[in-house]
Amino acid sequence: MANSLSSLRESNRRMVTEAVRRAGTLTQAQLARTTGLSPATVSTIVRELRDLGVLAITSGGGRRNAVTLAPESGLLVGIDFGHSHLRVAIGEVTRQILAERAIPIDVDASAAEGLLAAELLVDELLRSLGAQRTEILGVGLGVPGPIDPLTGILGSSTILPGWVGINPALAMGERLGLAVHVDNDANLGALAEATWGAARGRRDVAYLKIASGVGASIIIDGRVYRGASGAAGELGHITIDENGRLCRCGNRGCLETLAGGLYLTELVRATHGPGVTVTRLVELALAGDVGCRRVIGDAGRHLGVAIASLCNILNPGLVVVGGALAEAGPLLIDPILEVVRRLAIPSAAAVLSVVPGALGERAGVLGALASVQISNMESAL
Amino acid sequence: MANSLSSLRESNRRMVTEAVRRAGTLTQAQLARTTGLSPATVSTIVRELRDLGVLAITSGGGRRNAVTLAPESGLLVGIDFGHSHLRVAIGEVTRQILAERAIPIDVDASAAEGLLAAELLVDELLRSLGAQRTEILGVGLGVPGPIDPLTGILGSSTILPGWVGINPALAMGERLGLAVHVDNDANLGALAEATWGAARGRRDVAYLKIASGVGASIIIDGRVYRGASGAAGELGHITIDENGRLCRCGNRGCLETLAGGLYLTELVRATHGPGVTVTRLVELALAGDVGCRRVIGDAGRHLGVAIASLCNILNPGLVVVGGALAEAGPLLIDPILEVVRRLAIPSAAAVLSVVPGALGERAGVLGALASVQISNMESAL
DNA sequence: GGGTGTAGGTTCGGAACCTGAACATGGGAG
DNA sequence: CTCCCATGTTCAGGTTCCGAACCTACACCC
Repeated sequence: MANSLSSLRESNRRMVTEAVRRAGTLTQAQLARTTGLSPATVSTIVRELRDLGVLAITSGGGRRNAVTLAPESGLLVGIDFGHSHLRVAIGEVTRQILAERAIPIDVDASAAEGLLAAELLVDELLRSLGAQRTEILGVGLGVPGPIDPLTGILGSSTILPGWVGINPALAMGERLGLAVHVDNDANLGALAEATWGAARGRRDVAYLKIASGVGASIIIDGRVYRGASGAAGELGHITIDENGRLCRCGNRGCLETLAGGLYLTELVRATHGPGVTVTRLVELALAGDVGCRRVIGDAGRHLGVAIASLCNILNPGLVVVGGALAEAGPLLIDPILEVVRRLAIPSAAAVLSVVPGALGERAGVLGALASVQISNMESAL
Repeated sequence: MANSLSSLRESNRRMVTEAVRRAGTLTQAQLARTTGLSPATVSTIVRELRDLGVLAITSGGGRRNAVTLAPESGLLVGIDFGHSHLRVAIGEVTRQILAERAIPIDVDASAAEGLLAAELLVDELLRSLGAQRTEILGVGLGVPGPIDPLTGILGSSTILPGWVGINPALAMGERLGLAVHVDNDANLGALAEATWGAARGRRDVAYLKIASGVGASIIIDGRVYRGASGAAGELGHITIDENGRLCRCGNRGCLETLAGGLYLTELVRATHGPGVTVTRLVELALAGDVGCRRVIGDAGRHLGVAIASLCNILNPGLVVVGGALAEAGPLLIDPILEVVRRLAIPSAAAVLSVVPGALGERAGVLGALASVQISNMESAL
C-alpha cells in the first residue's frame, strides 16, 4: 500500500513464482504467456528472483532454459492427522516426494501421544534419507477440524477428542524446534487438488473430504475461503435431519451422522465383522457386496442433499470429492449427482461437475507440503 | 492485462471513484488517506477524472475543495419488479433521489404488461419532474429471479411466471431506447445495503430478501458473488423438508414454502381475511396479534435452519435480512438467531450478527440506481 | 555440411506512473 | 494580527513495464 509501484512489482513477482510453483518447470517464454507479462519483464523478474534465491535456472541446453523453484538444499515436511491414521511426507521444494509413510494411530490418544508419534515418524523418515532435522525448511500440518485463525487453537468439532483446545502449530513447533504451519485437512486437500489434482486451473471449487468425518473447503478466486472465524467449509455439520442421531458436535442429524465413515462402518459391522474400516467398506462395495453398495449409495444421497444446498448458495462449477470413501468412485458419485440434479435449482445443477479427487488419500499430506512451500515463498518474497 | 502500468493507473482511478461514490463527498486529503495513495497522485487523478467528466470539484471555499461525482446533468432510473409491486425511482448521479413511486401490479400479468407499466411509471415520474427521456443516462432493473450471466435470460425459478425465458434487459431497453442493466433483486438489495445500509464497510456479507419469495445474495470481498452460472444465492430453494409442500420450482419443502410471503399470508388468510399481504401480516404481528406473531416466528425458525447451513458453509460475520417481512424486526430476527445458535457450529455462530436491513423496501430500487451509477462510472473509466 | 527459419532470451530506449520535497494558499487559534 | 497547520499543486527523481532490435541455439531442409 505504501508504494503502488513496488506493490505492482511485488504482485508480478508473486504471479511468476506462483506460475512456476503450479507448473513445476517452465521456460521464460511460457512464463510470459501464462502471466501476460512481456518477455522483457519476465526476464528481469526471473533474474531478480534467481538472485534472491527463490528460483533456479537449470540451463537445459543452450537458450531453452528451464525455470524451477530453487532447490534451496532443504527439506519440507508434511504431516496429516486423520481420525485413525497419521501420514508424513518429506519432499523437496521442487515438489519431489522423497519419503512418505502412513501409520495407524489410536483414536482416543491424547494430543501429546499423537504429536509424539508424528515426531518419531518424521525422525524415522529423515533417517531413511540419511538427513538431519537441521535440513528441514518448514513443516505443514493438517488436522481434522477447524483452526481458529486468531488463536490457532483447534475448534470444538474435531474428530480427535483429545485435541480440543490445544494449539497444534505451537505444540508441534516446540517438538521439532521449527515454525509449523497448521490448517484444516480439508483445506489442505483442496489446495492440493486445486494445484495439481482434479481441480487444477479452476479458480472456484468446492472440495469435500469424506473419511471418518465429513469436511469441506471452499476455494474462491484461487484462495481458500475461510470466513469470519475460519469455520467456512464445515459442511459435515449441516443439519440434514433435525430429529436424527446425535452427532459428536452436540447437534442432531448432521450430515456426518449420515455420511461420515464412523457411522457407515457401524452400519455394516453387524454383518461384516467389527473390524471393518472405511477402506474395507469401499473394497467390499467395489467387489460387489450389495449391502456395502447400499450403504455407500445412501451416504451419497445424503451428501447430495448437502451439496444441493451448497449449489444453491454458491453455484460452483466443480465439486471434488476426496477422502477414503471417494475411492468408491461412481458408487458414491452417481447417487450424489442424482440427488443434486433433483434438489438443486436447474441452472445451478446444469453447470455442476462432481468428480473424485485425483490425489486420493495423499491429498492432505501433499497439501501440507504445498502450504509450506507457499508460506516459504511468501516469506522469501 | 496488456499494460500493467496503465492497469495500475486504472485501478487507482477506480479506487478513487469508488471511494467518492461510497462517501458522497470527500476532500482530496481524505481521499489520499482512504486510498493510501499520495496526495500528489490523488491530485493528478482527480484532475484527470474531472476532465473526463466523472468527478466534480465544488470549490468549497479556498483550498478545502469538495470532490463529488459529476452531476453530469442527467438522470438515473431504477426499476424494481417484485411479486406484486413495481417500484421506480429517478435520481441523480450524486445519489439524490428526485422522485420515487411504487404501484401494485398483477402477479399473473405477462412480461409485456409489466414492462409497459414500468415504462408508463417512468414517464409519469419524468413528467412530474418536468424532464425528458433524453435526459436519462442509464437504467437499472431488478427482477425477482436469477439472470443467466451469458444470455441475460431470466431463469426458471422466478416469482413471475409470465417472465420465464425472456431477456428483461433487452425488452426494457427496446421500450426506453436505452441500455438497461438488469440483475436479481436480492443482488441489488445487497449492493444497496453494502454501500449505504446495514452492511456498510463490510467486505463479506450475506443478504436475504424475504418478501413473497426468499432470495439471497452473497457478497465476497466487496463484490456480488455470482457463481458459475449466476445462480449463487438461491437460498429460497434450499430443501428444508424433503417431504414438504410442493414449491413452484418443482421441488418439495423449499425454504420458500416455509418462509416465503406467499405461503405465510396463506396461513392467516382463513383467520384474518383473504386480502392479507405480507406488510399487513407484519403490522398485525407488531400490534400484538399472537397468530401472526407465531407465523412470523415459525418462518424465522425455518430461515434459521437455512442460515445455519449458510454459516457452516461460508461463516459470514454479518447477515442482513431485508424484504417486507424484515419489518417485523426482532419478531423475525430473534427466532432466526435462536435456531442458528443451536444448529450452526459454535465458532461460526459466535461471530455472526443478524440484523435487519436499513433501507427497507427501497433497498432494491436503490440498488438498481447504484448499479447504473457503477456501470456508468465503469464505462466512463 | 551449410544455409535458413523459428523461437527463446536479453538489452536498450521510451513512456507512464507514483512519490517525496518544496511551495503557495487559505483557515483557525491565540 | 500573526503564527501554525492542513490542503492542494508542481517538479524532479526513481521505478516499472513495454516494444523493438538483437543475439543465440536448435531444427529442418537441401
